[in-house]
Amino acid sequence: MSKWDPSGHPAYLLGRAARLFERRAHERLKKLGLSNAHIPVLRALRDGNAMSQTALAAVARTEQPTMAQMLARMERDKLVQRVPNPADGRSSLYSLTKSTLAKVGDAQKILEKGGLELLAPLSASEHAALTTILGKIVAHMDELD
Amino acid sequence: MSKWDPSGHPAYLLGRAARLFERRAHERLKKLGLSNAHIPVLRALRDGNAMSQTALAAVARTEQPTMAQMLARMERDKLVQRVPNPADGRSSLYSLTKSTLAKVGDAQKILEKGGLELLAPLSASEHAALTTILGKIVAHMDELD
DNA sequence: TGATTATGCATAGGTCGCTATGCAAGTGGA
DNA sequence: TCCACTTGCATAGCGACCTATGCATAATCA
Repeated sequence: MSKWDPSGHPAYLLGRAARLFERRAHERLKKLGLSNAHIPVLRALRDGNAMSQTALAAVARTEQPTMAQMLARMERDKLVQRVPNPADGRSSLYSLTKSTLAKVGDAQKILEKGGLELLAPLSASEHAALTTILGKIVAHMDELD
Repeated sequence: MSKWDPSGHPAYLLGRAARLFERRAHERLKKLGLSNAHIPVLRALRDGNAMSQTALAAVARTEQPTMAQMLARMERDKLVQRVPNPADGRSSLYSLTKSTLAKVGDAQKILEKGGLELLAPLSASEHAALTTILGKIVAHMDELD
């Protein structure tokens, strides 16, 4: 039983905490017509930049087809627009629509609120420890690839 | 920029660490014909127990339709079998097939290996801190619902 | 008993992640 | 120049998550 009870193990808690957190953010972003997955795109394009699909996939750390489909949905929903890349006939450059640009500030507030909520039960030293520890874990996992 | 650079924020690192970790486990479980999402079911049924869909959804902390579809796939792939619930004409009781029962040990080894990998870059005190902190976070998020 | 409510499950439809694959456009070397 | 290789994107198909909805069986209560 104890060997199979994962409820106290970091590997279990990590996934559970992440999912709980993401659900809350998702719920709030939905009211803006956005979702968690849009955030890396908003961040990359919030200054009016235009980027290719491949570049966006890289910053979002997803595979290209994942980004392709998401951009297609975002375009369908008028969150982004694309223009042909003048320097490369294969690619398009994506940018945020005006209405999306107008939402960026609200989205940021939602994320900040979520961040505060996440850290609310922690002391200052726990907050620092969490950052350090997760940083080490991410670095280690990246290294294993 | 710094305001929008999330790369050092726990909220970002949490999701990233979780995804990296799950990808590694997924990759290994795949070789057994299993996946991450199966694990709560394996755990619940590993002693030969039989449980209803609703009960399995509860232990896995997913919604009922999510569990319904996963059990359907697992049944299709002969990972589980179902029998009508003699005590309730609406429900079925699911149990692991023999071949799945035989995989449980290997699955556990994979999870243990993943758990060690996750903690590898941490000191003993960091390990303890992570458990404590994630526990607080999960408890807090649960409370917010 | 009969009507209402609650419960267990199935299904539809949507997002988002992945792998595998293929095409079209760009690039480099012979 | 032409062929091979690389790169950007599209598409197909699957898993796993969600909400909304509907149906059939239980359970409850007037």
